[in-house]
Amino acid sequence: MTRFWLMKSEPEECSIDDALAAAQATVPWTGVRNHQARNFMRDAMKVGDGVLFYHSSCPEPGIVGIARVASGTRPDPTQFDAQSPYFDPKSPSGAPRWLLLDVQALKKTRLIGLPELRATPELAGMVVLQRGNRLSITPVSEAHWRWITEKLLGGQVPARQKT
DNA sequence: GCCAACGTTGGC
DNA sequence: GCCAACGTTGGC
Repeated sequence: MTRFWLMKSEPEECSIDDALAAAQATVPWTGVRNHQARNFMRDAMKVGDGVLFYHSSCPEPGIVGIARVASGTRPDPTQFDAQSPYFDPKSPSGAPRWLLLDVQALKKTRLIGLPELRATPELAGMVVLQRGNRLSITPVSEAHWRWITEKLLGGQVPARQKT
């Protein structure tokens, strides 16, 4: 069963353009340091799942593109890199605490900003819109996925690409 | 820069 | 195990 997700990225770190410019448009999703988000990656996200690519902590936060989950999880190397802002000295090298997976950008879309998301009755209940939400990865219902991809792409989700 | 929300830490 | 203090996220 295909599932759907929203993944936040700070565009100064990895924007939708950066992701599309990467080799095979695939980027390792480094820096998840929240157990719930990590558990989504580890336990629920599967290759091929749909991803709404979201820009956060920027002038115009919102959905900016469509992507897909492109790999299973593996240890996030930045947790062991003392030079990285994501360094976690408490993570034992023998039992890495933090994981990442690869995300493949499929298409840049027009921005659907937070105000538009909030103003859209069909999208009421999206986890990312909930008060106080800080999770960087949130599940998206099939109905919300359909509505958004229909709006952005006329329902033509880009075909799965080879990795 | 502010601050609400919320997760984590650490003393007890 | 409780909970106050503290740090981080992320919109504004």
